[in-house]
This record gives sequence, structure tokens and C-alpha cells, in this order.
Amino acid sequence: MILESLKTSKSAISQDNLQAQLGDLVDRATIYRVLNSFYEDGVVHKIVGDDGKQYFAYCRNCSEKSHHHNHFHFRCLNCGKIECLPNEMEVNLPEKYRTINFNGFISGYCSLC
Amino acid sequence: MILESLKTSKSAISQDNLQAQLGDLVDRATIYRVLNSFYEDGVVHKIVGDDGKQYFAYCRNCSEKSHHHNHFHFRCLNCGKIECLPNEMEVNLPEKYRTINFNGFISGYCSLC
DNA sequence: TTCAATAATGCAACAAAGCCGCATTATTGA
DNA sequence: TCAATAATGCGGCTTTGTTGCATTATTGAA
Ligand SMILES: [Mn+2]
Ligand SMILES: [Mn+2]
Ligand SMILES: [Zn+2]
Ligand SMILES: [Zn+2]
Repeated sequence: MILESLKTSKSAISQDNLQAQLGDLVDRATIYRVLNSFYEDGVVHKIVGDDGKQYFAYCRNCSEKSHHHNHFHFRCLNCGKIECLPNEMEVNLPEKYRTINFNGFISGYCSLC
Repeated sequence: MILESLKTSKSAISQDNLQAQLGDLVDRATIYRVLNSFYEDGVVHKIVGDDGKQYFAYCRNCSEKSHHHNHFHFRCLNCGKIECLPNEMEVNLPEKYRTINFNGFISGYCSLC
């Protein structure tokens, strides 16, 4: 059920989001565990929002081995939607620096709000 | 004292960071309040790390009215330093979207680690 | 099919980060 | 000088996320 929600959702979703969908069918801890194992298995990517919360989005344009997650995410301060922005980014790190995790996040107002 | 720490620190710092410097001279809640009022007054900028924590960095290349905070921050997973990366970024938002807050964060390993 | 080994879940507790109300203390300025 | 205002400490509270442990479910070899 969680995988289905992730697949069909257009936006990145968080635990409380899923909890609202599932009610008390599934425990809080289980949702977190499932999301984390999806993340470890490369099924979803994880973003930490500027609200300090973790969001998860189904990997769509990723092959098994090569993931492309260097895009920004947008959160509308009014309607709350979290979107993946299309453009993949490149960031110039200083010499010899190595990226492990990219976390690009912008909050603001979407076209409807 | 908090302002002094922010001014002299080369990296963005968090509450627990300051607490370690100040000991129990200043209460936890007060540190948060001071940091937030600096932020509201445009004295510092605030970044939410991919560890979910808030970091604050003294505004260095900002004028009173125009701030330039569209840069990434880097956290070394080994030594823990948080740096402002020099390059200012531009992100293409979809039509009619408006940016309120930019939060670029990369974690990885620095040149020394 | 059966049943022991393994995995997933629920429940409760816990920790970290951050915020807020309220009483107290400090600062300001008329 | 002292009343008004602001800053602080303390305690409690919420939210987010994790973990230990007992229970339940699933798996797969005999
Ligand atoms: Mn991916
Ligand atoms: Mn600034
Ligand atoms: Zn919106
Ligand atoms: Zn380092």
C-alpha cells in the first residue's frame, strides 16, 4: 500500500501524509521502517524539507544503478504540495570534495497560490 | 556573545554548537530566541541541514536590503564542518512560481577527510 | 503438509530539536 | 528614580524520528 501511494503520488510524501491515507491500519513505526528500507533499496529518494521533515519520492527516471536526484524540490507555503522540479543541477564543489547527498529545496508560492 | 560567535565562525552553526561554547551561561530557549530574532532582523541566514537541524550563518556579502543566500551549504560527514559554498545559484522555477526561501544543502566528504 | 527459522509488525518508550507560557530579572528612559 | 518594557530562565510541551522487544506472519526445506 505504501509503495502504491508513492508510485501514484505526483509529489513527494511524508510519514504523516501516508498515515492520513492509511489511518490506523499501519503503525507509525512501520511506515518509517518501510520508507527507510525503500530508500536503502534505491526505490525512492529522500529529501529533507526546510520544515525539517523527511519526504520520499518514487524514483521515476532512474535506472537500477544510476540515480538522478540532483534536482530541487519545491514546497508551496500555501497549499503544501511538494514537487520535484524538472531541471537536474550541477554544483561546483571545491577541489577534492565529494558529494554523497544532494538536497535542494525551495519553498515559496506555486502558480495557483 | 552569540553574535560574536556567529561573526567569527567560518561555518554555519547550530544551537547545540553555541550551547557547547557557552555552557550553562545561557539557556537553550534563549539561544533559539536570539538566533531567530537575528534571522528575522536579517543579520544571519538560516539553513536547514539534511540532518534536519537548523544552522545559522552571519550575513557577510549582503547589504541591508538585498541578501544573497542562493548558495549551497556543505556538511562534511566526517569532520562535521558546515561551509557556505561560494557560487550563487539560479534555479529556474516553473511559470508564476515565487521563491521565498532557498535551501541548498550537500553532504559528503571535504578535501581533508 | 508441517513446522522451525526468519521477517515484519505493533506497541511502548525514548531522544533530539524546537517552541512557548509564565514568572522573574534586567534594561530603558521619561 | 521608578514604572514600563524587554530579555531571560525554567519547565513543559509538540513533532519527528528511532529502537527494543514481544507478538504475529511468512517462508521454505524436510
Ligand atoms: Mn532514484
Ligand atoms: Mn544575508
Ligand atoms: Zn500552492
Ligand atoms: Zn571535513
